[in-house]
Amino acid sequence: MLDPHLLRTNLDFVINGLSKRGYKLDTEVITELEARRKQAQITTQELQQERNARSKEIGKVKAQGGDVESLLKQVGDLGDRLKASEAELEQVQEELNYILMSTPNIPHASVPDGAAETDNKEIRKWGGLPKFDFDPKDHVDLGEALGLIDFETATRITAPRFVVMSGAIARLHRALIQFMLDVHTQEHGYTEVNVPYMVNAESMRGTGQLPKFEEDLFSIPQQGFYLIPTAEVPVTNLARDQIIPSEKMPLKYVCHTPCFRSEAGSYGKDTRGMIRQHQFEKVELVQLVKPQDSYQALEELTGHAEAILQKLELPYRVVALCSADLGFSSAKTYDLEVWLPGQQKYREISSCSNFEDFQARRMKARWRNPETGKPELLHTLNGSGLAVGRTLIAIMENYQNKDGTIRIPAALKKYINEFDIIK
RNA sequence: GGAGAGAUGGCCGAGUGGUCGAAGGCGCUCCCCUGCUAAGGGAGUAUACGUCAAAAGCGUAUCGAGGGUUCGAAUCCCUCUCUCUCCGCCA
Repeated sequence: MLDPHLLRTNLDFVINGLSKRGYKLDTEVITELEARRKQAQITTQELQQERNARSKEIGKVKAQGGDVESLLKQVGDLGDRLKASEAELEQVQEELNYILMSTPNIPHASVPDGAAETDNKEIRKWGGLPKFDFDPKDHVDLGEALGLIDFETATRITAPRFVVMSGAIARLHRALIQFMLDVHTQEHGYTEVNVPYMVNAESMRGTGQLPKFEEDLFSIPQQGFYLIPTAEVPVTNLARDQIIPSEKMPLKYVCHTPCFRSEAGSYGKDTRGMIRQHQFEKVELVQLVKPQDSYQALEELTGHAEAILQKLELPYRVVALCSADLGFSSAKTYDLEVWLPGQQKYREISSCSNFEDFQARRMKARWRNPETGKPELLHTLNGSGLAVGRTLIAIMENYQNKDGTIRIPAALKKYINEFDIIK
């Protein structure tokens, strides 16, 4: 959520920032609502003040044994007027709040301007592309030939966009999770957490999935729960309504969870293979930091995700998302894209973002600033470290042999040691 | 699932309709006193919002949450959430 104060005092800045995303703020409606809010709030508070004063007076007179009849008469219709005024205020605030909760974050000054995905800016490249003396297959052909990846069965059990993995592939998938968690906890200083995979609506509002993106979520209406689309939701919400002592900052969490996405609006996109699934697994990095540290933290967090690709010796590039491609809550995002020989393309495998105080304001996540002694909004960041399924297919495609077998990256030997090769 | 008890400020804890944002204690901060790492005295010590260019000030709200009764609610009524104890059930 944007700072309501900023809207009141520096509307032009907000309009400008949002226009970089191609988002047009309805200033007329906001200005009108804001005027109504101000009037309603002043009126309400004045009426409340009067009520309080009169009631006190009645109390005093009664305590002295006086007659309060005439005083009671004077109060008259105060109650009704107050109720009406309170109702108006509540309604205006609800409308304003909905607009505010549905307005995206303002891009950071360092975000490249752009109108579409194609304006994203490549920051750096790592690793040489693998050379094959044969036509490299994609992970679907490889996995089905091995008999270890089965989309048809998953469709029979559930629906398209699900998968059944078995044997060595299922094991490689699990090994990747262990490997990533170990690297982030042992080398990058993250604390491993295990969290609920279903959350309530309040948590979804906190990180920004609600109220605007309900159609992207799987929900359990009976209990009012939602399946998490990413561990970002439960892990960031660990700080919801909390005041973190300054000496505990920064908080760095790593968390493995399944992720559930309805993929509404992506019909026909990536229908082949495991690229885009309704259910996939991810190891997520989340940081809660002091505001002054958040851009430094974004670089570090991105580096932590990159470290996994480097250890696995998978070629990738880092891309700064342009203003138009930025996610709703993000102020700045780096995507990590891994090379997939089966597609001859770089594909997203991690997305690392700084949300500044956008999420923190929604969820009242604060820290106590020792300089002021006051609770202040903290900054939240997260990034995939990494998407497990996409890492799996990157290994399959980059480490494939001519005969359809797959080598295991050296970094994984410790986790999957009886396999040097998948056949 | 059944029965009961409870939820007050950083912590403990008083307060059952009136001048209560809330006694008292602890903790913390500052000052004074004290020649010795003790004791004593004093002051201060929540959050959000509004008004204001801003600060001060003033105002409003907040005693688990929401609703109600009332001129007036921490206090009465209703609903919900959570915690604890006992019983049942189950992993």
